[in-house]
Amino acid sequence: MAAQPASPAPVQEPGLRARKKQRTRDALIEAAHRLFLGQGFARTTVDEIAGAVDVSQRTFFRYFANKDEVALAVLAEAEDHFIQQLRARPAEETPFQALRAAIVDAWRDRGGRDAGPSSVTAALELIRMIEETPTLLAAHLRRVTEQERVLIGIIAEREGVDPAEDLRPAVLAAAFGGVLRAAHLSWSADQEDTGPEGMVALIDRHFDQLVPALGGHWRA
Amino acid sequence: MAAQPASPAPVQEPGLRARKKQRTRDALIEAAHRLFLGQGFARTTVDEIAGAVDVSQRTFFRYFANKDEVALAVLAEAEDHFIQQLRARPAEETPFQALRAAIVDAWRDRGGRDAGPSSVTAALELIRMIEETPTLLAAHLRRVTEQERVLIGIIAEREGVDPAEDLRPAVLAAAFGGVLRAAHLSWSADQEDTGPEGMVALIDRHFDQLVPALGGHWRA
DNA sequence: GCAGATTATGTCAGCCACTGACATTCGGCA
DNA sequence: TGCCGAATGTCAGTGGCTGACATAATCTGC
Repeated sequence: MAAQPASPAPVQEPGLRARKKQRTRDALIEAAHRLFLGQGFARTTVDEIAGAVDVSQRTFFRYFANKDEVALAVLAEAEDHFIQQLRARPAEETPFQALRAAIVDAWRDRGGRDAGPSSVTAALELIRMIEETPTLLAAHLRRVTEQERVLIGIIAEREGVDPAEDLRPAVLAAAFGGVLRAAHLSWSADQEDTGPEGMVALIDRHFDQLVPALGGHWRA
Repeated sequence: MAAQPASPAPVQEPGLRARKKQRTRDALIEAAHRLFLGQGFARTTVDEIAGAVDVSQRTFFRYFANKDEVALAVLAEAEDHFIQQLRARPAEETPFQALRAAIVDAWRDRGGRDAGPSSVTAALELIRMIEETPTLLAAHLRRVTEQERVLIGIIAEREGVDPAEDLRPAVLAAAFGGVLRAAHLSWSADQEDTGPEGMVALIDRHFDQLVPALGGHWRA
């Protein structure tokens, strides 16, 4: 929002065009987010969003392929962040441990920012909205499965196996993704808003149950 | 398609109205399926489907909430069948064993029918189409997660636990769903068409890798 | 600074998925 | 046969999304 006092670019300044583009994109996301949360996803038209940022509808669609995408854009950042965390995990950890630690760290880390569309609270609001908006949920799930493909590659590389031969990376990624979503679901079904720490706790509790869930009988 | 010779209904005959409705529904599914596979999902309009069955577009939308739904209708039957199989599993099996056996049986069982939209081959073609059609994949994934909710209830009841307290049913259902989809994905990525037995084998191989994938390091 | 190549944006026309409202027709049933 | 309710058709309209073309804004080499 606030522009720095103009200073000659030292190296690699993005250039006016690029900066302007980024600003428009951010503004669209921000406006969309506000409108969606205020009046609901379905009751918000693309024209409204574009109008709020003072661009044409056509321009909106040059930034986002569809209405879903602008709603999920914030989560895309979060996913990138998770991927970064994962790559940073030490090699001594088992693949499962690394995934688990990376997702927890990713949530904790984002606690830093406190406002704007990319803050944790906004992300949490978003997750709740997604869970109760069928079309968004569908789009989100598709994105998640695409991320899982990336995950498979990272895990396979990390462990030095060939994902075309060895099914473990794919299976692990799938199970991981499933359990993670179960945690999201629990969180969004919960009445009270427990914030990021609540989410982290919930994620931990879910993963703790994975091995017990697969093994033997459960009856006391 | 072929109508039985008219005979006076003994008891509980569905009635002409109901039969007609069912026929229209089946015809719509069949026509949609044929058109989708022939010319692609996106390039088929609802008007075309409705036209092929000689009903109005409006009528189409009274049978199916949207274009996705008619494509996925066949899978819905398959899912119901899986649920039946699961309920029939003996109590001695662990929850995970029961799920695994139920899905394998469900696929085997459908081998009986050999043509029409609800045949196995049709279902397999459908899965491939879904995987390569983003909007269909999204809709499918949403359906699957809804099924997972049902699954949670069944497993919890079976094991006599409270799914609100005990996370194991939710976690198991999520992991199961994830791995199953990984198998679907493998199958649809595969070049050669191995038929239902190939799918069953693939599902087995994936589940076999679940416990190894979660445990320790993989490096030799 | 300036011309010319790029690139972002606006405008417009149009397709298609989907919906509400109302009229009509058809099957079920007394 | 005549009535009721369910199924269907028609029509008009909204909104997501796209292609084509024109215009305006940046960038680039000079």
